[in-house]
Amino acid sequence: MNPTIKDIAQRANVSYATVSRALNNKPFVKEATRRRVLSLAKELNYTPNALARGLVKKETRTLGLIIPDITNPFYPEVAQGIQEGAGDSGFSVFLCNTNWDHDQELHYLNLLEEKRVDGIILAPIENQVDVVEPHIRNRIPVVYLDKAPRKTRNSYVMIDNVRGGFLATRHLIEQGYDTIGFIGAAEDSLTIDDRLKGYRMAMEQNRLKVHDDFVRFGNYRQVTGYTIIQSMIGSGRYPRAVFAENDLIALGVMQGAREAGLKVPEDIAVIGFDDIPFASFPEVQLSTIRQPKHQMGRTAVEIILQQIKAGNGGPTAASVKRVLLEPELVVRRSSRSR
Amino acid sequence: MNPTIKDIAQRANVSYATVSRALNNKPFVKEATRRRVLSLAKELNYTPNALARGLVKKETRTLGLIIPDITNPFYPEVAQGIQEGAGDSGFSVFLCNTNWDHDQELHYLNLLEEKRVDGIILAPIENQVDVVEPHIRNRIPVVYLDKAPRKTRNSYVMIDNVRGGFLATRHLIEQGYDTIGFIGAAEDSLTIDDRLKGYRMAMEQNRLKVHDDFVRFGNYRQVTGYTIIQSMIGSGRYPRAVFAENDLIALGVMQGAREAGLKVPEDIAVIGFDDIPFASFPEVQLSTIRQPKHQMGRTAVEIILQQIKAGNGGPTAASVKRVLLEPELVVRRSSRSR
DNA sequence: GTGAAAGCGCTAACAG
DNA sequence: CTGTTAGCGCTTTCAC
Repeated sequence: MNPTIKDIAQRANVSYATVSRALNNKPFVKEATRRRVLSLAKELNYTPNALARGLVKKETRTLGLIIPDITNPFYPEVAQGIQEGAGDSGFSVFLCNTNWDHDQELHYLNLLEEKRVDGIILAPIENQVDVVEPHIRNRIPVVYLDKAPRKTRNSYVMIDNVRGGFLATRHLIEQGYDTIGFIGAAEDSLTIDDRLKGYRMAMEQNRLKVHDDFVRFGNYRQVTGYTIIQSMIGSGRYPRAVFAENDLIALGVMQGAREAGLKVPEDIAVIGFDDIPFASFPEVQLSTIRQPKHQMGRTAVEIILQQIKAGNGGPTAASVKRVLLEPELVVRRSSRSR
Repeated sequence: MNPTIKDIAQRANVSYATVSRALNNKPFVKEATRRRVLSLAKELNYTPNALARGLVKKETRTLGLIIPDITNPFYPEVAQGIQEGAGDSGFSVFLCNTNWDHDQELHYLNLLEEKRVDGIILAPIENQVDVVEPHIRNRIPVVYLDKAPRKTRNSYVMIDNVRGGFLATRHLIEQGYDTIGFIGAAEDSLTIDDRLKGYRMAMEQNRLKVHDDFVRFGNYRQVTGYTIIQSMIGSGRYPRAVFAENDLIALGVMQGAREAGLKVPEDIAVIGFDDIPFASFPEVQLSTIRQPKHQMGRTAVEIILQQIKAGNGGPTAASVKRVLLEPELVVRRSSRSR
């Protein structure tokens, strides 16, 4: 059995309240007593019980992080930023992976609540309509990451997706491409809506026509880009350039195009979104819109910690923070016309 | 404040023990009472307190997972397997990322102990000498993943690294290469020791000389392969083929070689280890030794759950399981001589 | 400085 | 079937 403060107290001939004080560096403990307790604790191999402590203090110094897909290279970098930021403030992080499954998302939301985490950082699966918020019972502060329900009352950090979509498309236009396609994940996605909006804005500004055939949707994985571009090419009509909603899809597009005998960027240009590590690999050289992933994570932590400190669980006018990070255009070979 | 079973009990006019029974689907509760309790619970938005429950039951149905680097594409896939396996048995997973920092590793080990997780799956940083085991106080079952201290008393799951190193090297030899280099991470690594052993075995069996200059070490990241190969090339003497200890390093080698004007595989062949998703990307086509990452994760969970069920915390002859998974040679363009 | 005692929210005997 | 009671290990008043 694990030793408890009572075991220490007994051996130290003090009450266990004193042991608690000594262990927690509280004032009003004689230095000698403190030392005795500390050495005894070490000797007995004492490890405090976070459950018991959490129960009485009503805080666990733990954050929950829910992400949809840990194998998408975008998230690990964000998660790293979060863990670092949390660690700096003595918080640890419960990482939950939903695998794009909405039930899983709900399940984890619930679980984190049961575990009484002090705050939740949620990178939600798509949801225009907010199915999540009713489940967050306003007891635990939540900050959305990467995307957020359209009119949420909670805090969020994400990239300016309209701007990102605009930058990507304008860049392709400036390179001289005039038929530009868009390939995204789920059609009802907030993120994609915005990126698409940016795309349309840029097209419109330059009086370019958006061909509905060239605006297509699938899921978040590489295979989406691969199949869609191949079907376009197979049909004989395909755009001269493609703006893919994320780098994984963009890589799929490159792969599909190349297998169909097209050259990138000579026959078809491609730009992605995220700037995952492999986009910069010399034989990939994928142009993209960079997201400050690490910073996104750290910002999310800052916000949530602030909200935790403010107490009062649910979002209040004072504590809610909405942060839009700036996207950055990164031009590589996949979209350079010369 | 969160409602508790007492709040429910009061409203339902039963004792709170009855509420507990009803909520936990224990027998001997009148169906009507149970229904009343359940509906009240929903109405009050009751969420059980896992801390309180854990405190009395002395189990948290939570696993801890410690990995060195979440941004290395190898780990997310393993982690996914673990989460799935755990989820199937109603366990959740605390994912901790040490960032190759030994102090972090110790810190998390401690933290997980404080949180009273039921078991720990540990993909340790390198350590010949076992600095970790003294910290695992034999109260919580541990299973090592990916690598394990040489003569640990605990369970582990990993790949047969000697075999993997052998397969990789033999393949290069069969392709006709005779000067073959090895680039690995930390020199005192168990994993690398074994892969290197396999490499030496294959070389020896074929009466090939191992040039010490061609056996070099760095860290686990891409940059290692990049710098080492460039320095070799710069010095004028470099091997005709390289066996890199992991895919990331191998990618660095490809990159470095290409930037130095060499063609892969025509001028220099490369094979990696792991089979991360990007190894199969058409413009990468990296040959490699595949690790069954998902299965590795699931196996680790199976073992740990078994050990948890067996109780008795520390490793016992009966519960300890050592599993060596089979590596698989995957030949792609980067190592094909014709 | 230190001890005694209450209580965090829940489970698990033990009675009835 | 249900209530009573005793903790789980810890923090936190309130006395002394």
